[in-house]
Amino acid sequence: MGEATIRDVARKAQVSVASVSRALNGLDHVSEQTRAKVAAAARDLGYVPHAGARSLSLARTNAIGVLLPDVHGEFFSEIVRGMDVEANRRGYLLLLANMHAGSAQAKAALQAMRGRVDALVVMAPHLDRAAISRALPQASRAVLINAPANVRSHSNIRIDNHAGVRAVIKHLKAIGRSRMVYVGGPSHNLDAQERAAAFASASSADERILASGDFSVESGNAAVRGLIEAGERFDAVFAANDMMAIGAIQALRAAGLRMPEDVAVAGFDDVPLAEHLELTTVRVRIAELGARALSRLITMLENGAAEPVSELHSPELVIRRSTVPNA
Amino acid sequence: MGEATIRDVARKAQVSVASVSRALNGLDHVSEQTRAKVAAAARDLGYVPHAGARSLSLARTNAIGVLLPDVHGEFFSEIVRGMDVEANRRGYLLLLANMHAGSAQAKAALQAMRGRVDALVVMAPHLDRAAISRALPQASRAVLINAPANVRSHSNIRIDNHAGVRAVIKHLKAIGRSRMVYVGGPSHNLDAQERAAAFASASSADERILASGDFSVESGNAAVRGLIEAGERFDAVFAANDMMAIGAIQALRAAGLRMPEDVAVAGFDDVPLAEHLELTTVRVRIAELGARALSRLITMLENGAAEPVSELHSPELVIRRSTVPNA
DNA sequence: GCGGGCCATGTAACCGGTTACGCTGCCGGC
DNA sequence: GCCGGCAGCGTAACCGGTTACATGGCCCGC
Repeated sequence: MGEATIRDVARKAQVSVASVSRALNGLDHVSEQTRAKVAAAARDLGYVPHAGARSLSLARTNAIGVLLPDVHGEFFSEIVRGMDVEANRRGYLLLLANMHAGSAQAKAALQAMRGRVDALVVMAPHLDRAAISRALPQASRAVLINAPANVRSHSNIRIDNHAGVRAVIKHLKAIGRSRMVYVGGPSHNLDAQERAAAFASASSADERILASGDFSVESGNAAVRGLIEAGERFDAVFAANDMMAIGAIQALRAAGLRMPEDVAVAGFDDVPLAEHLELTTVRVRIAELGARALSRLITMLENGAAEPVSELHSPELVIRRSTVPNA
Repeated sequence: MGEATIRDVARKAQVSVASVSRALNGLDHVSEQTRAKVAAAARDLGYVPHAGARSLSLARTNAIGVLLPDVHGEFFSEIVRGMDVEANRRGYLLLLANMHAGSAQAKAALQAMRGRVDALVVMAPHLDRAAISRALPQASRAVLINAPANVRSHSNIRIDNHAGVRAVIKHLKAIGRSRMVYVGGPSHNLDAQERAAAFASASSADERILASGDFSVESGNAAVRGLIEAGERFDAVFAANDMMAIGAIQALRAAGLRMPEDVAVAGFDDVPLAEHLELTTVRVRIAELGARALSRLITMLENGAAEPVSELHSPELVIRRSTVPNA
């Protein structure tokens, strides 16, 4: 025995389905008496409108689809949290799908969303421009997050990695550091690529030492330990993310080097732990990025189409004791 | 101009909608010729089936609703990730909703899910038994996570906090510790309550010192610093979560105490950082908890109803150097 | 040669809502 | 007293799929 439908309510209240619909949705042209009868019948039957059917006839779902790659941990969680908050605030639900594998799965996920969502937020660092414009619906129904900068077909909200890196380098130079180690992230990661490129273009060959890791604490530790053991001299370490910076700090401490006096350390992301470790870093408000993407999308939906816009989120430099003693 | 519908495809392929449906769903009783015509027409029109309409007529959505409280960070993300992986594996989508405020919002979220999902995963530590059985659909369509143990109306998947705490205490005693500090979590948190109760029942008054924090690093640091300054003697610290354990370690280090020789430290949760800090802790596989909940739900859906089951997830003690020097 | 059965296909009802449109009855203005 | 307008309500079409049932053609066995 299934749940009650609007026709059951209509029968019980002795009115037509149209009146039930009007009454429950608070529309005009319904007498107070009818309204009351309907409300009573609905309550008695425990009637809950069938959102699926409603969407079908309204051609509107009040849901936003979110397509994410297989990101682990912090980033994934924060971005979803930000979207969730904003969705909740504006009365939308989030339909989540991950695409672990290649574009075949992405396509399947996209298809599964058809008719269940009003629009999409897609985070697809590994899809190229052609794939994106082929698979996605019109521009007004989708927003990309951290897609390659050259995508122009859809709105694209990105982190300004260049600005963040430049800010760190400027800060390190301002405090008199002249020989910086840069610990890069995994080369397949778009943010890692952008940060590395920014570092390369904002520093000169004689003031930098390049190392690389995979965004893990251990890889940061290993990279810096290796340089110390190799006898390299440097007065600053800039890791492409906070986790590697934490590893770097461990390595410095193990080698008996003082921070920041001997070596200043900076990271990128401002994970919650960075504050407790007093790590200078670049604050990327990931949740805000997600909230922003969703907000933009909903606004586009409600105000009708608009030109696709590429929006850069400028991160903020947070100076702490890992670079400035009395910060 | 909207997207193509099944009737458009039928018209273009010069067959009936029934044949299109059968062909695209790979059913029998369709000639190869028709199948090909339909496939061609669908491709030409860029036809994507309308999942919403499909669900309506099938009375099946292939989606699972997830209702979460306003949890921040790690826990939220891990549990969603675990569910997502499992959902993906079994061909389901996840519909996410948060209930920030009270039960009014929870009710609204539940209603919004009607007709869009086949079943629900509800994490509702603050809802009591009555509220749960009133608001939720039949038992076979919902699984709870970390609901109070006395809820019997629905399946309930919980972390076995008691077992985890007992394992830690047993371990600490086995390595000869006889005076333990317990740093409890915030009293409104269900896990904190259970862990505190377990600690109280598994230790005796003369071997424990109670302190409390709020699950943050800083609160763990403050609690232990306070005890040291007050001149308390102890040879072990057991924090109700890893974050506070990290704070405790900072405080011990600042006081010049050796770990584990002078004071052994243990936490709870096994956050990623615990491994790098070599912290003995209780591993709670949160993602696995989410995956398990989803898996159970889908199995119930597909095999028809079953008795509601309360499942306890036994966490695992992970011994590291914060308690055993050569671990 | 004829009837039964099966296969391919089409028609139309149905899922559970919304809503255009038509009808009735009442009111007020002339 | 008549008519236009509007409030209240109901009927039925529609959203875009699936599918029960009907139909017609063909093959086969007798």
